[in-house]
Amino acid sequence: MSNPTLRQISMLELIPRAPLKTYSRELKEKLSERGYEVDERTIQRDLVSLERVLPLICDDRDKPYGWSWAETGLGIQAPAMDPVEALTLSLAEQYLEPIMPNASFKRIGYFFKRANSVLKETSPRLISRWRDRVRVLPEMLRFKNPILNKSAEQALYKATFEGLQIKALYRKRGDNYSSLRHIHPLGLVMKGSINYLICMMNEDKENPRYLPLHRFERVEILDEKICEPKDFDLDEFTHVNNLSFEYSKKLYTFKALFDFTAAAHLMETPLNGTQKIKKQPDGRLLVSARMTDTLQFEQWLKGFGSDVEILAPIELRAKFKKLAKDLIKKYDD
Amino acid sequence: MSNPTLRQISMLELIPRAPLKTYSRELKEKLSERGYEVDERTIQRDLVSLERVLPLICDDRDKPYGWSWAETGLGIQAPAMDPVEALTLSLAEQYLEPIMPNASFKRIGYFFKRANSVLKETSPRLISRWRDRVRVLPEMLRFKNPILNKSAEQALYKATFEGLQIKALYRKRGDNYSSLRHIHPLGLVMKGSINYLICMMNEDKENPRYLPLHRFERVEILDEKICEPKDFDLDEFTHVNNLSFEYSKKLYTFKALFDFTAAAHLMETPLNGTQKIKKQPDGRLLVSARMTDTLQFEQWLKGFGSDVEILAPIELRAKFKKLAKDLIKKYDD
DNA sequence: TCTTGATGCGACAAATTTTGTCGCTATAAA
DNA sequence: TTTATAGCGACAAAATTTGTCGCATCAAGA
Repeated sequence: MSNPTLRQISMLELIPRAPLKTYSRELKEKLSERGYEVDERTIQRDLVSLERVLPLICDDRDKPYGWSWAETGLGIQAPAMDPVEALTLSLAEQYLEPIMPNASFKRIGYFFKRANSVLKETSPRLISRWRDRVRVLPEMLRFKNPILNKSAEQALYKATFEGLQIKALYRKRGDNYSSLRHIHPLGLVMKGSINYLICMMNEDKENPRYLPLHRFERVEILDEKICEPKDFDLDEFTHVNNLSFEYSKKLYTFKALFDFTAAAHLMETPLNGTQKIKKQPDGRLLVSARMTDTLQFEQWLKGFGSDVEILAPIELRAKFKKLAKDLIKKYDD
Repeated sequence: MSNPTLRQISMLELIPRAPLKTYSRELKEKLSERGYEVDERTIQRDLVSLERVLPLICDDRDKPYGWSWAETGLGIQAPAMDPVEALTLSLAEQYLEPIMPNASFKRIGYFFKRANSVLKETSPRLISRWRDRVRVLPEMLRFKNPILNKSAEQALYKATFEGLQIKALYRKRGDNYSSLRHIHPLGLVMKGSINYLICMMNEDKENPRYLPLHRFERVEILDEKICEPKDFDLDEFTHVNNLSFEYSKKLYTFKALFDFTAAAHLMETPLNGTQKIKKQPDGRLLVSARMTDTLQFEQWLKGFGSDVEILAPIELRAKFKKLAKDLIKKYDD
């Protein structure tokens, strides 16, 4: 275990990106954990010699000197990224950019930067072509993202991850003042453009709540661990509170007649595995499937307007009947 | 330029992941390009010594031996990924998994694997907690993905990227046979669960088409470059064919009264920068905004059912009036 | 079957690098 | 002023690296 190459590679893998830093002392210990027993002096020498050729930064304002990778440097990556991999990452970037929390997206920008630099190197002309030729389109209407307080956001992530209590300034919907709350974070749910903190409040230690992150104004992480309600189940909670619609328990057999052109895509992208389609003599499509009873599904159906006629379940048909009457009332000048 | 560490690191960065491979000869040349002039024998020795400690694979069935990184190995990554970065990547994974083409997602699985392994190392208990505590929920109804022919998919990507013509077996919607086509790929559009190839056909050299990838059965890349129509603009094409709704040109001033609870979220996630909201005496919300005239927007509005009353533009109001009448007709038993 | 060429690999010795140690210096805290 | 903590230059022994050469192996072709 005295190969200088391996030791130096391990060392480079232990150095963080600026503004974090590490010290020769720390490196010596961590390397010794990994089986490299060397003098601290050797590590110092290694660092200096690597600094000459790699984007390493030595903060020598204080002693001991602090070492880190330059924030903008690409670092080392092996195995080599092949062009198709790089292309795929560049595609992933396009998928993520509109839907991921902004602060998070920026944090992993390095990866996409590397992918793009690989593309630039291997095929400098083609990269711009790829950008010209590939589009990831939004599937649905996109709303403007709510404005998040970045430091609050990061603190909420951290507290959730580490299971620590927080004190936070929270502004209720509609209120234009905020109040101080003592909160036990239980989980995070990201849904569309809104992210929610699932948590317990000190005022009500029975019922978890969900609070949109953008209503937090300041967050202070406390040293105490959170108290969790017994048998808390995040999936059940999101279901009960209609945040999710994946884990619903109420199932029904859905049947409806769709206009052919409006629903033709269901033949290729079925609602789920149970879906069946029959073309009717009048050209319409009879679609049936076992579905969970969710708001989203109803909204989707309503979106078809008069291009769909619900047949079953009768409760749903009744809802549409009522909808027809309500609409007539609204637009009956 | 005779530092063995640097040379070996560079060499490791040049070795691809299995099943690709490289040869000592190739490595010698590429290293010499980078300023490391060494004997091929030295490279052989380096490879053998690194193989003992890194997940390198030597394919010695043929000569010259082929070297690659083990497909499952983690390789080298510097600078170190800090836990928050790793967490963010793990989050990105959750975002991407349901929406990205499956074959693509698998190709970049390594990155997420690495992130997860960093988490496991630095905080083995917390990683499972993170999985327990964070959910990325679908914003809307998710359909089943169409079944794609993986090799065809990859070939279409490649041909689009490199601007090469293809011959392909394509099955028209509704047909149960496929036919051979000569195609000039112009671009790719991913929208929801369906990805489209934008292309010219040899039969019709005037009008580009868009073909869903899942209808391709076999793809053969030809050696000839594609012919592009003059002034082809992917964004314009997607707009004209109603694939996109971002670049629409028809703008109108939209006005409607929403039920308070149904549309309260618009106060925090506005439609766009031009949106204005006024609370009415009857509790409803008067929402107005400059909007582009798109199908998606109409569908979204219809999804509100009778919780919205369109005021302007009058053409849209008329549409809803007609919708009301059509619905009455449908459900008038 | 015999060449021929390409490649891998062991051996060797010279050149170079690496490494632990020690002592000096600079700096900041006590 | 003292003391403790780093950093750093120097040094020499130890270890590694490296180019070179020659031999072995293997497959393709004559």
